[in-house]
Amino acid sequence: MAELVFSQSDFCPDVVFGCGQTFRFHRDAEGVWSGTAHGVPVECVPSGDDVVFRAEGPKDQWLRYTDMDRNYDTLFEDADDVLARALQHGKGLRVLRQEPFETLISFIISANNNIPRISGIIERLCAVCWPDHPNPAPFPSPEQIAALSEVDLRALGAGYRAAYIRESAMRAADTDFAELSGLPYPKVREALLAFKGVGPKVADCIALFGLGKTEAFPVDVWVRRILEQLYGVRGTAAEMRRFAEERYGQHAGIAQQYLFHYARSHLERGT
DNA sequence: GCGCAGGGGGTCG
DNA sequence: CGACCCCCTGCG
Repeated sequence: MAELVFSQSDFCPDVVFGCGQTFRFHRDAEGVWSGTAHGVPVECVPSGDDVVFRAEGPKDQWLRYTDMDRNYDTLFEDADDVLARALQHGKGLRVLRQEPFETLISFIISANNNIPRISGIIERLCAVCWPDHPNPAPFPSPEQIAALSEVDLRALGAGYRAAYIRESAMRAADTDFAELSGLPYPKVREALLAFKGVGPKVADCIALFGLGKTEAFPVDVWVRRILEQLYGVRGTAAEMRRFAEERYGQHAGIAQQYLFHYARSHLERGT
């Protein structure tokens, strides 16, 4: 059993698990977070200023998963005022290095959807693929999901995404994600866009959260609000990505998570 | 209290 | 550009 102790100023579970990068973690009344990753249960227990992260498996794997093997202090040393505020507000945020296939399916489900419903669909998806498995069931393999029919998937509440999930699972069964993650970001993005149900925004989420491409900058409604309201940047998603690339560089995606988290707690809707 | 628009971390045709 | 599953919220 690996047991890692982090300072909450480096890894704050409420922020890490609550900021929407993953949909499989739940918080109990005491503030304990639990979920799964790499096929095993994960538990995160706050204790004072620290947090204890527990899961079966090698320590290195979990240092990588939590992104605690990256130094965040030196990522944005020349941050502008907006980002500096977001960094301060999101202290303890980390961009998890999640598994590619889980990220692919999860973010296909996330499109035009809301978080409670996304979590529910994923939870039921895991449950049907792992009958008799004690909770929390691991995320299914591509083959397990491809074995489900579109009707099965609709019954989970996936709606019109059922066909996308099925087709993408079949394609994923023939995809070497380890090899893919070795390619440069533009190639990765292009490859991801070939999956059904994966458009520009979802492709960038998968590249960032699942394939370690920290320069990927997902432009969603919240990031759009930030760029419009706080930077005065208007235009297409592509123009906003270009702005982010110039402004934040190769870790634009990590900046995006801080901005996203900041936006959701500070900005008004409807612009 | 119920019932019905409105909208949600977009994508496809 | 408009439709799209489904759930949840807000108002009347």
